[in-house]
Amino acid sequence: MSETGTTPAPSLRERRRHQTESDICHVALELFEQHGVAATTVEQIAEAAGVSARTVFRYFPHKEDAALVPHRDIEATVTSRLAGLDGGAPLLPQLEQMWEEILTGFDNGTSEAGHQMLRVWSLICREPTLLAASLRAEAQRMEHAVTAVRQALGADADDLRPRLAAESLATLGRVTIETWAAKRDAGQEADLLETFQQARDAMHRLTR
Amino acid sequence: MSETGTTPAPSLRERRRHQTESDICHVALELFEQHGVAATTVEQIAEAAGVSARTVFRYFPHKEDAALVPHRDIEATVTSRLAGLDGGAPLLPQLEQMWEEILTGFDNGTSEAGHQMLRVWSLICREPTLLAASLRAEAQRMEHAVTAVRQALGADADDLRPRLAAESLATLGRVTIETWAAKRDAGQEADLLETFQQARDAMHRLTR
DNA sequence: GCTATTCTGTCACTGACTGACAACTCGGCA
DNA sequence: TGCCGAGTTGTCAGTCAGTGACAGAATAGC
Repeated sequence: MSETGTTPAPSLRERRRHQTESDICHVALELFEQHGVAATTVEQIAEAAGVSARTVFRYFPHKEDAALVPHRDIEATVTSRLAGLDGGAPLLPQLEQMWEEILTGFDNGTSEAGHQMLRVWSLICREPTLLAASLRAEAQRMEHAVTAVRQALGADADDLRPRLAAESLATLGRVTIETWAAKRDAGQEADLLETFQQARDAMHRLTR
Repeated sequence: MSETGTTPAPSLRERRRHQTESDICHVALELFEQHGVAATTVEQIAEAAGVSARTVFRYFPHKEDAALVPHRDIEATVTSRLAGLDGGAPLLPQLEQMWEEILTGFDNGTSEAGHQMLRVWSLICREPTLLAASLRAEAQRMEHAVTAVRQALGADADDLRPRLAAESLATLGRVTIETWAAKRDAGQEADLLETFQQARDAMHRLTR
């Protein structure tokens, strides 16, 4: 995570901050699941998290964002991976490999991160406002991703490949997780990695 | 446009409704361009359009949607085209062809529809809230598109291809128009069809 | 003409989100 | 240890998007 490799001993402030954010995220997701996004007020989230409503908005620009922390955490992983892309090798396989590793970390919903992601996406499938919020957040992060891919490729600003690659892969990941979450939510069997491979192969088959 | 070929004589009510919607859309775009989306209130849009604020919300669920009518109009075209897909032939070329025809209709920003689209996208490039709104609207329409493609293909609900195809093509179109609008906005030369072909070829090159 | 339907404006209301300010807490330094 | 600058928080007042209810006006069909 850090550039030096050694974590530089988080200060008390940083720990408090992280704890508060985690608290808000946790209660927000809980309340959204119980009562729906629209029926949950920021006031309720704040009270449950033991902070003021103003503080919630200091951590998250929109109330929906409070439930989307797992998405933001993926972003950190993606960013670090993108920096290590090999500009000489084919791009797509590398990005697909990146996704496969990220999804492997979810352990089909068993790991902590995977379980969170499953909860959030089950919610997104039922709540259009959450889907909208996640797309908005994704669009913001996309700029960073495109820049990273462009640099790795040594491409100029006119080259459309970095953007198309980043957007396509984001779509692939989104469709994968969404499909997986929807099936699991409906009580069906679904393996995350398998779903990803199906999606990836379907994408390949389309372009031939 | 119509299924029968003869337009079924719009009633006075329909004409009024269409006129009101058009008025709101027009003044909203104008005001957004002049003062920005955030600085434009629904009250101002309503006053400029000669209606009440309540009426604006009756036509558009969110104020940003008032500027996105061109997007919704594309939807109508896309829907009718999707119904005519040939399930036996390769899917992607047909969808690419569809886009090419739609973009041809824009006449590189010269036609009325093309000019409107250019204005809206220039705005979207500058206004993150508008981008968010357009993505939200696109996500809603996506469901219809996926269903249409699935039926044309005769695929079942488990087949990921309809969704991936629809999403990929939407991305392709979005990147194309966005790139084109951004360049034109920056005073550079840019041909819409040429941009599309570049994007399409870049996409093909990625997947090899 | 009359009536049912649709459209609109007005009003009252909730709740997301923002800016300003004061109080408090933490980190570093003498 | 005490002090100071920076970061964090709560409170308060305010703007404005968006919604539901209701009454009145306009239109469609007869």
